[in-house]
Amino acid sequence: MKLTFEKYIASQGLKMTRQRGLILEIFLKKEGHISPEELYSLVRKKDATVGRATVYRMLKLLKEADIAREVDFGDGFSRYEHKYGHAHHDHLICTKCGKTMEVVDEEIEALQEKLAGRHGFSLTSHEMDLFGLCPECREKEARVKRQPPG
Amino acid sequence: MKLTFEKYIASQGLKMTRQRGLILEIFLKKEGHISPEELYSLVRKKDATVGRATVYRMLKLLKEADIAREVDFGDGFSRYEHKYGHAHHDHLICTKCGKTMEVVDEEIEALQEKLAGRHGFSLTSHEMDLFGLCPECREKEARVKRQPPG
DNA sequence: TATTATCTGATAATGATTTTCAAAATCAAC
DNA sequence: GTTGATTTTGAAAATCATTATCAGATAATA
Ligand SMILES: [Mn+2]
Ligand SMILES: [Mn+2]
Ligand SMILES: [Zn+2]
Ligand SMILES: [Zn+2]
Repeated sequence: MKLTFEKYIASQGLKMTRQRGLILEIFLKKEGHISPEELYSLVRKKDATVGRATVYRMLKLLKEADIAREVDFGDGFSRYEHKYGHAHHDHLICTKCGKTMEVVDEEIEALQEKLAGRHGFSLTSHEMDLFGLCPECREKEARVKRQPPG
Repeated sequence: MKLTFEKYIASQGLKMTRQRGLILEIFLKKEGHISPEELYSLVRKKDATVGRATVYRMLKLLKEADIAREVDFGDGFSRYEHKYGHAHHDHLICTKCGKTMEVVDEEIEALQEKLAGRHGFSLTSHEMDLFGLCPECREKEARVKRQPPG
């Protein structure tokens, strides 16, 4: 992954820097979704001189290098995830506690292609977000119904 | 639809105003997706005294009244569509020209429920956006390949 | 018509992201 | 290793969609 990035950087006539190395390293360590601000704060713990703009710039580069994917749950915040060990997937999102699960359903994926084909579209990507209550929040909700809070 | 809104307004102890009536009327006339700015500019054509904030406030009310749905294609702009004659649907989006198509696949809808169920989630909503090239843009692309631009 | 809560538009504020810019760092060529 | 062209950086300012503020206007109700 580090190599992938260095290859990309070189191919674009860009330069490798201490900051880029650090941000990449921390980004790859983080499993799941991370916001620019969260990444910035993790980076600052290791090197408090790194600027916020550099983190944003790096995230853009990581997307271009196909190392990162931007995910958008429509809540006005952007988040990123790295692709190392994370093939394409969709998301189950709990609207109560915010927990997310990564899921894939091959049958759905195939039907998406067929659906697009019926309308003459050739697909390049998709985003599918399923919103609802996670098992824990469902349980909590059921408990409340049984014994309403006084 | 007008009645639905008036009923909602009343139920909340709110008031009907000239501005709200005008914005609603124009919003309902617009088929497809519309941005707050676009709606604002259409409204201003009829009444240049209406403020931008009122349009934003109205869009929020329309969502609450279940008359409007907010759609988000992850490009940083929010858009709205009214539900009159537009039951739930997903979107095919052309990444070249921006055209969108509304589509539904009942098989996919059913599989989404099953997928969620397997993970203990109960679904309340979902958003599925399929990105790719529309028929026209595919055709254009094919033409270019046949005869590269000099 | 009088009362009172809600609305409105102008304006300022917000907050995430981007841009600007001068100083610093990289890297290929000496 | 030094040089020098080019890119990068961090701080600060700018951007831009959206939201909050607030004093005056307006709607609903009696
Ligand atoms: Mn994910
Ligand atoms: Mn639509
Ligand atoms: Zn939950
Ligand atoms: Zn197209």
